[in-house]
Amino acid sequence: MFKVSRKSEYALIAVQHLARAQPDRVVSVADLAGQTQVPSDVLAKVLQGLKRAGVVRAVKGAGGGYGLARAPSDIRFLDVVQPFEDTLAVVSCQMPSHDCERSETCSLRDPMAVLNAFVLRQFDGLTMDLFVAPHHWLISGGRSAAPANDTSLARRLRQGEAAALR
Amino acid sequence: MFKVSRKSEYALIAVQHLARAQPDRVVSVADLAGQTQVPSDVLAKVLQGLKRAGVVRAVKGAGGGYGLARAPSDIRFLDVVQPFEDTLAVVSCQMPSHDCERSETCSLRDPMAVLNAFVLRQFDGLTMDLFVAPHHWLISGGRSAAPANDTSLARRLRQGEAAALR
DNA sequence: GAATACCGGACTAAAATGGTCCTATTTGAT
DNA sequence: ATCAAATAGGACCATTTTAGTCCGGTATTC
Ligand code: SF4
Ligand code: SF4
Repeated sequence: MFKVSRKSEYALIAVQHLARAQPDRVVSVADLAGQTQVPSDVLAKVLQGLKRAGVVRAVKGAGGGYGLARAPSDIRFLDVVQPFEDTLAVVSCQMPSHDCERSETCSLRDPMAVLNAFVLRQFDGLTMDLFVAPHHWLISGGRSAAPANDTSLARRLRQGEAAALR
Repeated sequence: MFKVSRKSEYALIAVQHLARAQPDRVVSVADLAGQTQVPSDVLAKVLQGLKRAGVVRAVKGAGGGYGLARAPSDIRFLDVVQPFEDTLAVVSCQMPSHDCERSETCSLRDPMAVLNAFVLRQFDGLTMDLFVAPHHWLISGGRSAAPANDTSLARRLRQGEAAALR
C-alpha cells in the first residue's frame, strides 16, 4: 500500500523542476528529460497527462514546451498524482466505481470509510510548494505563508521533521 | 496509491471476527470462511501469514482453529497488513531494499522521506480495537482508554468522524 | 486409525505496470 | 514554401504483481 506509481513520481519530479524555471518560460520534454534522467518517452506521456489534468500548460511547435499552469502553492499533491493512479482510496468500495460485491455485508467497510476519508483529507492540504528545492523547510524551519486550509501533515512537513529522516 | 491488497483486507476482516469471539476459544478456517464469505483457501493462507507474523495463534488437529495472539488493542493495523504488502513505503527508495538507481541524484527523495515517515507514524498508532464492531465510536463518541502513543489519526478515528462518511 | 484441521509449496489466469515505438499535427524559423 | 522542432496520442509489448486454486503433508482429537 501507500506506494505511488512510477509515473506519479515522474510527474512530481516534473512539476518540481518546472517550478524552478521562470514562470513565463516553457521547457521542452527533451530538455526536462536531460535534467531529470527520466526516459523522455515516458516523461512525454506524463506531461500530457498533467496537461489534461490542468496542472501544466503546453506550447506546441518549435520553441514550445511545458510550464506550470499556476503557482506551486496552488497545486495540490493529489492533483499531480491523480491522473496516474487508478485508485486513490484505501479500499475498493470507497472509489467512485465501488466494485466490491461484498460491500453490503462487509463489517470492515464503515471503519475503512473513516480511515479513507482521513487519509485523503491529510493529503488534500499538501501543496507542491513544499517539494521544490532547496528544502530550507526541511533543515531549518523556513517559514512561508501558511495557507488557510492547513492540515497536520502539511504543517508537519513545513516545520521540517528532521528527526523523521532517522 | 493507498489501496491495500485483497489479502490484507481479508486479514483485517479475519482479525475483526476473531476479536469478537471468546478470547480463549479458537475458530476454524471453514467456520470463519462461512461467516465472512471469503474463499476458504485464500483465508487459510492469510491466517497462516498472520500466524507467522505473531498476530494470531493456531491450534492444530480436530477441534482446532485460530484465535488472536493478544488483545485487539495491542495489535497494530500495520501488524495485520504488513505480511501481505510488499511495500509499506510511499516511494521505492524508502524501503529496506531501496532499489532505485536514481536515488542519488533525485531531488524528490528527501521530501518524500519526510512524507513517508509521517504516513508511517500516523498508521503506527492505529490499533485493531478501533475496527471491531459495533462501531459505537463511529456514531456516538464512545470513549475507551486512550493509549499512550496516541496519534492524530487514531484520535480522529476514536472520536468518530461521522462527517467523514459524507 | 480415522476424521479434523492447520501447514505450505507449486501452479495458473488475469490484471496492472513500465516502457517502447510509430504517426499525426502544430508551429516557428529559414 | 519547406523543414525542423516539439506536443498529441494511440498501439503495442515485456515483466511483474495479484488473486486464486490445488494438492500432499503433519499434528491432534476421539
Ligand atoms: S466492502 Fe469490505 S471487502 Fe469490499 S472493498 Fe470495502 S472493505 Fe474491502
Ligand atoms: S530516489 Fe526519487 S525516483 Fe527513486 S524511488 Fe526515491 S523518490 Fe522515487
